[in-house]
Amino acid sequence: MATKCKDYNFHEIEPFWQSFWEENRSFRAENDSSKPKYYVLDMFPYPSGAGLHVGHPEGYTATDIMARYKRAKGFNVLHPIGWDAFGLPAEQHAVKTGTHPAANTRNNITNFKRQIKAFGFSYDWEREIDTTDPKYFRWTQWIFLQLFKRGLAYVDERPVWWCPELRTVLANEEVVDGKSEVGGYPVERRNLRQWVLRITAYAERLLADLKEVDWPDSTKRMQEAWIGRSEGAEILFQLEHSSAGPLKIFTTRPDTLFGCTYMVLAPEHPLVEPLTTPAQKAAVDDYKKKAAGKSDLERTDLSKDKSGVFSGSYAINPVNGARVPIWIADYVLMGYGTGAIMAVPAHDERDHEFAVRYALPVVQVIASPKEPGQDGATVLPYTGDGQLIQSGTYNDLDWREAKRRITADLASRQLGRATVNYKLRDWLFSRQRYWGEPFPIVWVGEADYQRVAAARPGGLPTDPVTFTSDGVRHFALPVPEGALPLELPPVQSYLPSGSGESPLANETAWLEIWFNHTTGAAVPASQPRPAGEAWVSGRRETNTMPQWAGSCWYYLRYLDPRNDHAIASPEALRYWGTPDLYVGGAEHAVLHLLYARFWHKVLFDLGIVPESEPFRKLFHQGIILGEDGEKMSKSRGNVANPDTIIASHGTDALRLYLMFLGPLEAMKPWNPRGIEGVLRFLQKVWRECLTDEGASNPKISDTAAEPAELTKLLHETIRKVGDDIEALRFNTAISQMMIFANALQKTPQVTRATILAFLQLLAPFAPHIAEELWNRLKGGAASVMLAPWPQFDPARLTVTEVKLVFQVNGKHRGDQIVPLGLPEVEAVKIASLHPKIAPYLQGKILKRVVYVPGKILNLVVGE
RNA sequence: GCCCGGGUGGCGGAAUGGUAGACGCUGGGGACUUAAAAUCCCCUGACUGUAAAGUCAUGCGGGUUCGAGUCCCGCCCCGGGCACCA
Repeated sequence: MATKCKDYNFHEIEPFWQSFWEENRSFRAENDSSKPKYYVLDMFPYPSGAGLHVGHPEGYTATDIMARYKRAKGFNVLHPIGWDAFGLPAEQHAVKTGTHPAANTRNNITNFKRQIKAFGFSYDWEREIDTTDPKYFRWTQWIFLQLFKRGLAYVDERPVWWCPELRTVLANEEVVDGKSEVGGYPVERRNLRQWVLRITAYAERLLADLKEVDWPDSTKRMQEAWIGRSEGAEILFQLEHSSAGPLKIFTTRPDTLFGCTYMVLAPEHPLVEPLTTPAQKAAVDDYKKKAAGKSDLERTDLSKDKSGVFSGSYAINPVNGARVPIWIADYVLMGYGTGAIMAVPAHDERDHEFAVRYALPVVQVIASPKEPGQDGATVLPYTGDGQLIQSGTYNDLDWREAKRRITADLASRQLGRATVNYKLRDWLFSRQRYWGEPFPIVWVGEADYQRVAAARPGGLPTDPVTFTSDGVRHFALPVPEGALPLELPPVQSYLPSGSGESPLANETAWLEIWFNHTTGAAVPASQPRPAGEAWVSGRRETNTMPQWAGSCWYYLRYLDPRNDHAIASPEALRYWGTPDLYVGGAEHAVLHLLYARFWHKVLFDLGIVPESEPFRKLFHQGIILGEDGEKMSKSRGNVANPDTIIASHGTDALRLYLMFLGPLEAMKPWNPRGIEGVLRFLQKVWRECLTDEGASNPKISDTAAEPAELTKLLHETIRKVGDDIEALRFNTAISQMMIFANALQKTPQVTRATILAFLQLLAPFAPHIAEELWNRLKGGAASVMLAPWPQFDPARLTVTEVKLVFQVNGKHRGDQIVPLGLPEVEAVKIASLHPKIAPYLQGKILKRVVYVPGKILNLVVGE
């Protein structure tokens, strides 16, 4: 039941045990188990054509150690893997080669799977999932329909990022510095009809519930910043002449209302036109045109000067009746708040910069309690706290109090109210691409929609989702859940149309249909309308979903991956709950992790999942850099390939080294020579267990006279390795095992029990060699994984003697082994007689003694 | 600009406010060997010293403390995130 090799031949051992595990289905998670569950999850990979580099298995090794450790601790462990396989690269490849992206995806998955399997990770391969499998995306579409029915999905024509090169729109989050995150192509603004998910409806809960999760602080802070909650007030300013109605602005500083010296509208604000006076019209039109022509990169580039133009109109300050000029400037964004602000140049840096440029008045209304300039005046702009001045009846109030009072007073006059604003925008959810989940939506006319609505109460959103084009209003009708999945039709070309529609728009027979709204059946519109009430004329949605869709809920599908009736059975959802540990890169801090939380909360509200947060404990593995300390990339030629390393050093050595490099969360450079050290460690363990002939090392026996120090070290090692695994400190766990192996080597006799316990500790890290040695030393017994995790005996860890460090005036001057619990008087006596200490005390007065029993004795002396 | 994280030997890194540098790599010396590889032993932060030992040393400058890599204040550098959100 093991290999026959005499030396440590990982080429033989590793495949042997990998087949053994596969044949014995060793890593199968049981859905009906009486054991406690432990669910440990990796962020599933996008199977790219480039294959794995050593960065990928870093996190996977960490979770694998945890999974194997928890199994040994008696847990029923769910440790799954799958493929996030929709996405742009496969489609780009399809456009280039004309082959179906599914074919390319399949090849990439095969390659990834081969590479991942070579690591011997303890995945339950029977639960493998693939987001592009219709049996999987059926449920992605199903969840979308739940969002749709709840009014959380809608269609809107809005300015979106359009990437001409990729021929698609991108989400805000996919645009970095004016370029596409994928490929780095330039992007521009276009108005297009888009599906949008109402994530803002969950903004408050997404923010508040961050308090409940055990995540890295930096990630929580990033999500907080992304959601960007700010409290303030909406205030109505009457207009001097225009009947265009009051001007509504948002501010977080209602306390500075008396310092408002001008207003600003975003160039896209609907009141810009009515408020522009004839005299200013030419200048305003010119400015609007310029602003619209600017790329967002130019508009958001802080280094540029602020610009704007006067509208010619005035507003009235609701607190003092002051006449305030209304300007138009692109430093105010239409997408946030009301798209209009009151400008308080004395207390806002941006307003101040603008006021200086256009010579607008600056009125200070907050007195700074400190930091006056050289002439005693406050340096403006001043954005700190203080008391109100030049503010009528509000003078001398603390700004916080003034905020409340002014807001309340305006509210009582119907001129304002306290509000909360978020930076978070609704989630742009459609892509003009082929390789994604099709939307299960058919667009129909108003009359047909009304008929269906009457026939299917409850199956549609309260407010119909519509859009209008060429004066015709189109209504979104969902494909019945029973008709899912809606699969991708074969297409002639994978190239997007370039007009803002996906390649699906060219597939007339699929697109223009007679649609049976009760069964979901469809026949091409070119054919006669089938008989029956349920058939309506429709056009399918041509957009597809973004790659994020499939990864928003995959952790739930693993619980019950072959279920044809639900995303997972209620029993599985209840038993497994959510992952106990989720490990993945920090680059997903806002996107995937925010989207998935949103979907999860919707599913929670629907009563489908029992917990309100998907990932209670999250950990980011760091990045492994190339030898040169730079990010690994093909172009730099500094990519370390796992296949090569496994061939030369074996998987166990690679796994061990990946964990030994440094703290899991740290960014660390790959040093190809460092792996020699861990390989030597494994070879040493091998030699301590077996002779050159492959027989049990004669120093091992059941009745060996094992030194007490080694037994003690074993128990220390059991404790440290266990503690370190729990805390994901794998590097120090490995150090401790090395210390043990070094001691073992110096020990002439050792008990079989000690060796076996050590092999168990090693097993989660280097499972193949551990299995091999365990089997040989136990005489062909079952897998090491079936043995319960060793326990340390606290009694073995107690000591009777300790090394006491002597210090004189805080400096280390010597040490001595002393009995535990030595009284202070005795300690001082021993120290003063100590040959290294005595000279320092010569002729000095002992002024103070600091004694930490068992640790340190510090003698403070003076003249 | 704002918000995080980090700066420890030649290198990766270890250190509940209590012996800084565990463990590993690299380098040097030795043992074994006909020889080499492998293995084992010793040394490997800097400076002074024959040695014993001592001084300095955790990015820089201060501080708290009997005692600071660790806590506090002010800087410098590196990495990440956000970036006109009123």
